[in-house]
Amino acid sequence: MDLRVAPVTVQAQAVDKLREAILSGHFAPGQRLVEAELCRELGVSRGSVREALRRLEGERLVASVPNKGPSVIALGWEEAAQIYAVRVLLEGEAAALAARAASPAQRAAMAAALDTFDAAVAARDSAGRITTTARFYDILLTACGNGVIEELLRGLHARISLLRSRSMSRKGRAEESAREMRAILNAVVAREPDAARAAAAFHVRAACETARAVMQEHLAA
Amino acid sequence: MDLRVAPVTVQAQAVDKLREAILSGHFAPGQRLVEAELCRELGVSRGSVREALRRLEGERLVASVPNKGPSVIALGWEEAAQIYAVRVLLEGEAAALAARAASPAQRAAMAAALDTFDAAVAARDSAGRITTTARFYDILLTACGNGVIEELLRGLHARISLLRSRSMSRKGRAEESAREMRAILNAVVAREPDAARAAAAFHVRAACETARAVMQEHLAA
DNA sequence: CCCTGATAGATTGTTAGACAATCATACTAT
DNA sequence: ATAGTATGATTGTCTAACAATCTATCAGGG
Repeated sequence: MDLRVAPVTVQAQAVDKLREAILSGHFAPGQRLVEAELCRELGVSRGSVREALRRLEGERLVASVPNKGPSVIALGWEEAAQIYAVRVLLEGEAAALAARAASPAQRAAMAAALDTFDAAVAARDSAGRITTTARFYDILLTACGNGVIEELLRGLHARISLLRSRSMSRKGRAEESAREMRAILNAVVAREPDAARAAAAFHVRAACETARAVMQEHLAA
Repeated sequence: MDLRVAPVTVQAQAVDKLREAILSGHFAPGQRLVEAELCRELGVSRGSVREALRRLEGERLVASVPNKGPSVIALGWEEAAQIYAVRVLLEGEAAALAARAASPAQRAAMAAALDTFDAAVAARDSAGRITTTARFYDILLTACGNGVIEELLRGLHARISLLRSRSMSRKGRAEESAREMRAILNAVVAREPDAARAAAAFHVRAACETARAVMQEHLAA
C-alpha cells in the first residue's frame, strides 16, 4: 500500500480541471483558450494558468501558436488513424501481458466492470458506458504491469476521446463493443496471451472503423 | 515544402536548451533543477523558467515534487525495461511502414546515414556515432509516415538516452549495432516489411540486453 | 550519546502589476 | 474595392513581493 501524502498545489488542480474540461467537451476541439478567461473561470493567477497550459502542451492536449495563444488540439482523420494504429499495437500488448500477469482479483474486477458496462449498454446509459469502459481499461492497464504502456495509452485515449464523443452512440456499436471487450476478458481470464492480443487488436480496429464512418458522415453533413 | 515561419519565443528556446542540457548529460539524471540557477544560466526570468519546466514535465523528462521542486527523471531498470518493450513494438512497426512507404530518396538517405555511422564506428568517434544514429532514426521515423509513432518514439528515445550514455561504448557493441541497423536498412530497401519489423525488433532487444548488462555492472561497481 | 525541538536560510508556490510586441478588426481614404 | 491606418484585445516577458515549506544546523534534555 502507498501511504504517501502530497500537498495539492494550485496548478496541479488547474491542470486537472483544465484536462477534465477539455476531455469532457466543455472546451471544444480547436477552441482557443484565452488566458484571461481561464483565470476568471479557475480563479487563479495568470502565471498559474500559463504553467498549466504548458503542462498540457507537453501532454499534447493543447497546442500553442506563438503570439496567438493556445487552443485545444483538433484531430484530423489522418492523425486519428495514426493513433488507432498505435493503439492496436499497445493495447494488444497490454492485453497479452494482462493475460499472463493479472492477479485473480484483477481478473474478477475486470469481469465486474464489464458486467456493469453491459448493464449500461442495456439501459442505454451513455454516461455509464463511458465511465465503465474507463474502469475496464483502468484495470487492464494496471494489470498489464507495464507503466509506460499505461502512460502512453492514457495519453492516446485522451486525445482520441476528443474525437470519439459520439462514436459510441452509433446504432449497434455499443453492443458490438461489449462483445469485443468480452472476448478480451475471456482470453485474459483463460490466460491466453495470443488470443487476448488478437481480441484487443480486433476491438481497436473495429473502433477505428466506426470512428472513420462517423467522421465521414459528419463531414458529409 | 513547408514555408511557414514562426517567431521564436524566449521559452521555446528555454525549453530546447533545457531539453538539450538534460539529454547531453549536462544535468545528470536525478539532479535537482533549482529555478534560480536556471534563471542565471539561461538568462531568463523565473516565470519563463517555470513554464519551460512544466512543459518538460509534460514530456516526462522532468519530475516535480511539490514544495521540493523539479529534477531530471531518474530511470530505474524496471522502467527502462518497459520502455524497451514498447520500443520493440513501435520501432518494429515504424520499420515495417518504412519498408512499404519510404521514397527512393529516403532509402538513399538512410543508406548514406548508415555509411557515415560505419565510418564513425571504424574511427572510434563516439560523438559521431550518436549524431549519425540519430540521423538514421530521423529519416526512418519520417519515412514511416506515422507522426504519432514518430512523436512517441522520440520521447522514449529521449528518456532512454538518459540511461544509454555509456552502453554504446561497451566493447564490440558499436559493431554489433552497425550490423543490426544494416539489417533494418536492407529490409527497408528490399521493401520487405516483415523482415524490417523483425530486424528492428531484434536491434532493440539487443540494445536492451546491453543496457541491462551495463546497468548491472554499474550497480555492482 | 541519542533524540527532540528550535532557529535560520534557501527554495518553492503564488499573486499582482507593468509594458512592449503582436494580432484581429473595423474604419477611412483613395 | 483595395490599401493603409487606427484601435482594442491578447500574448510574451519581466520585476517584485510574500507566505509556506523544506533543509540543515545547533542547542538542550534524557
